[in-house]
Amino acid sequence: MPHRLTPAQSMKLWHDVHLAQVHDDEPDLSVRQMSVLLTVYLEAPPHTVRGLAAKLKVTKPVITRALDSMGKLGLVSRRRDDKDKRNVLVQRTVKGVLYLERLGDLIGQTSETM
Amino acid sequence: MPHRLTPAQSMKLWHDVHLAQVHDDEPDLSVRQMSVLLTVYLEAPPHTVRGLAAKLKVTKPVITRALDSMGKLGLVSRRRDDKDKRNVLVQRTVKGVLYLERLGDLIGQTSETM
DNA sequence: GGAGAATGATACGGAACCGAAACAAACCTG
DNA sequence: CAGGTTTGTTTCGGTTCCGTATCATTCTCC
Repeated sequence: MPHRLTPAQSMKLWHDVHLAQVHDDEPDLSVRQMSVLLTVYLEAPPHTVRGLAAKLKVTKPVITRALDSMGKLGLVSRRRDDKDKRNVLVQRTVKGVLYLERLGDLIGQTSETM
Repeated sequence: MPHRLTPAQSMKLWHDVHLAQVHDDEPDLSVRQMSVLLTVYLEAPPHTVRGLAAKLKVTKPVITRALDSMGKLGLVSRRRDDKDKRNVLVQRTVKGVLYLERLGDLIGQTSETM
């Protein structure tokens, strides 16, 4: 990064991108869902329910529910761990990759207009 | 802005700030609530329910509910328009200013770490 | 002043989410 | 192999949010 965003630039960026999210047709993700999704896609696997809950400092049902709803949207998928069948491994999907690519582009594009 | 954020930088910024939002104690705002809040604070008044609904392209009850919930949190307040008593003018609050100052600082600070 | 338009709030039924607790399945350990 | 631990899901009661439709108040304009 060349230099730190000013508070005014930061708020305008936040505003414009959130507004774009409201305007598009896809359902809005909650802050927690977005955190789960980005963690899964940006950090190194494997990702388990327990690990995500610890990372976000939330309870496990929060992660289960987030995976349910984002799974319905096709943004992530689940697979049992063959090594330890108690674990669930959260997997990336093509749709999830595309979703986040679009988001990254949108943020970058918005940052340019400031 | 010196130059456009890359998609990778954008997603990392989004991730880190969302994670910080999940971690702190204040209740998370929905995407729509955040959009209303930032619109009220960044754009020129007056702000009416109808105007905000048009801006966000959502129905009026969405705005009414967002103002209800953020009003409970003290982030905005409402006042009847004396000139046209059908209108409700959305007002900024000290708490709202502080909330967004903290958000702007957080985003700026996070942008520095990339 | 009365009819219709405009504005914001409310009612309604349905869906999603919350935290806490209980639960089922798989593992571990003595 | 039996008891306890770990992991993820489900259940529970309660809250919030959704979109549509309706309502109450205020204004406009003839």
